[in-house]
Amino acid sequence: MVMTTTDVHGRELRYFVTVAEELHFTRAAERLYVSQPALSKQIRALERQLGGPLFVRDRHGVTLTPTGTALLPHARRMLAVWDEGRSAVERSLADQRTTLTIGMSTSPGRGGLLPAIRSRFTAAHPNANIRLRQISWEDPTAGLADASTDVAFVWLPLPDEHRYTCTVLAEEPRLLALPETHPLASRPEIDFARDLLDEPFLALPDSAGPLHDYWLATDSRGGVPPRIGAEVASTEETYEALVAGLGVVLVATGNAPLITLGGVVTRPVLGIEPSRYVLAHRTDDHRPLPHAYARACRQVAGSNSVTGGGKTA
Amino acid sequence: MVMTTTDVHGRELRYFVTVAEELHFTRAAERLYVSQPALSKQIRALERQLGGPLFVRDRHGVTLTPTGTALLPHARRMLAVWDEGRSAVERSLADQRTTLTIGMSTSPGRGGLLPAIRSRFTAAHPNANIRLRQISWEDPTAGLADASTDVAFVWLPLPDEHRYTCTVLAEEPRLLALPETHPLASRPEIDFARDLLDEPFLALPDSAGPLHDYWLATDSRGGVPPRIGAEVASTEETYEALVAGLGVVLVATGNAPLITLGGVVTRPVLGIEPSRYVLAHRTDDHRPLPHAYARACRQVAGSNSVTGGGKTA
DNA sequence: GGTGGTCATAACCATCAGCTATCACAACGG
DNA sequence: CCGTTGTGATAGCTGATGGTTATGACCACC
Repeated sequence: MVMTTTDVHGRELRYFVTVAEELHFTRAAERLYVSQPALSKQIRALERQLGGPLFVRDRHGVTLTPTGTALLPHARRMLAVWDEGRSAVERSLADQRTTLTIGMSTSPGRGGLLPAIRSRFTAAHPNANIRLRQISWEDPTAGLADASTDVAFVWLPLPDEHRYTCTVLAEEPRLLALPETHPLASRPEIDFARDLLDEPFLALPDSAGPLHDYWLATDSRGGVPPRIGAEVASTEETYEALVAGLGVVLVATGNAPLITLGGVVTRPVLGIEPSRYVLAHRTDDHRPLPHAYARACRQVAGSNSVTGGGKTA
Repeated sequence: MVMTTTDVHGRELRYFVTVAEELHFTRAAERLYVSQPALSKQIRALERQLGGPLFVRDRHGVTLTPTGTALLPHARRMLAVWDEGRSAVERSLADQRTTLTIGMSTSPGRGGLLPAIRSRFTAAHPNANIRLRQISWEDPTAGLADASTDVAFVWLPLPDEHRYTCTVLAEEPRLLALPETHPLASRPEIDFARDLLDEPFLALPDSAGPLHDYWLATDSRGGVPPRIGAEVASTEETYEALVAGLGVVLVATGNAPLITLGGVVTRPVLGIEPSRYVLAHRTDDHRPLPHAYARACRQVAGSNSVTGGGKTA
């Protein structure tokens, strides 16, 4: 069986429409900047593919057959749709050249961190636009993985970490957030291995990859599997789960203010690693805007006495 | 300067949409019945052409970039439009296989000629549909030239006569049609060269080709150019021009009843050739329906004692 | 630390779109 | 009546390209 291809090349339609407009192969060919034989061959190929003639070639000129007349508006529309598609892509690419999309897993906060970076960034790129996007914790890369963001404020560790270049903004101890009514709330500080192994925790979704285990401090549990009280994917969900008593959760020191609104308190925890908050961008992304933003970040981090250090991974 | 082609092949869009649906090159490739490298190459080519990536390839899968997301609906729509176009063509071709479109310059009339042909034709092709189309005299081939009709009742001579195969239905003397108030209306018969050389005539449009001169009987004028009283392109226009006194006109005997309605009379004319009314179809048209209709015509013409003869050119 | 799965790359082959040169044919003009 | 002009079609060639198989790099999972 002969597999007849049902596709069409845009070029064929363009040729067809031009011949239909000129009703003259030679003139159409020069309008199309191709030789007349090339045009003839293309039209014949299209006719062969469709199974019937589109034009009647006559001494006095060329005329459309009914079939050709039937096809013409569709061909025009198809070319128009393709033009729309191309300009949509063009707009999208232009947008990506001029605007920087910043993803964030949690609000950076930390007293003017974002404005400080922004002012340095806009000094280097005064015409660049900035777009901020809050990304669900389902995606630990905060949009970097699917290119929906250009740079992102995220927590280490990241999945596929070599794909991303990170600038550490803060290395902070992790605190325990818990309802103020919780028995442990009376302690001034808490020992992880002694007090928390049986405690139900709020956990990130599985899709968060290594972060899932990281915020459960699985490394510090000595093989004892954690109890999961609920799954949370945003700051708001975390707060609600805390006050509902579904579990306790580790938070970075810098994020504590976001969660200790009412009925929730935080306590220092002994025996777990501090957290590292970073600005990341894709390693294979060489566009100027993300790099400039990362550079601004390094400058701010280096001059920021509150954060642990300005080291760039 | 590099001339970057702005066209796209439908195949590329189909591939793109499939990958976007599967978010998996290998699965998409087998759905498309191509090898995975072929698919990868095509997508890369499309990305290169558009100037930016459409997908992010990741260990965990494939995701659309914002650009890809922007393109996707347009790609889908384009494929849909092409499907519409193809089915429009398909409908047109199917229509042409099952229905016979008959063009006519003037109503065939002549006492049941059309029904007689039709009954023989439908006997041979009971499922065929017949469509009658009145064609302006601008086109002396009554739609054969641009394939808008399959067979046509027309007058000889035709332009590009070798392109058409004709069956003579009637060879009739030409009469003069004129207003009953015209001085010549009192004559029982009229001599063309003696009485009509200075008379204004109704003429066919120039586009009618050889018919233009034929119905002015230019051959019988001995080089004297005809006077044109008006240009007419249909029976109705002719009648109106006659009663308006714009000129006189030659008509075939069989068409006289169409024109002698009120205030118009016909008279025999000496010294001009008779007219030949034929059923024509394109010589290069080998489809069964037109041939069957021509065959039916030959049978009717052969048994018709009124017409001159059933000869096939 | 294989093993299986992903997509990318390489090397090769067939097809095809483009070119130039030419043909077939009709119309026109001397 | 015969060359000239102008039409679209054809032939033969070349470079580009879409397809194949085989293989590579990389990661996840036993």
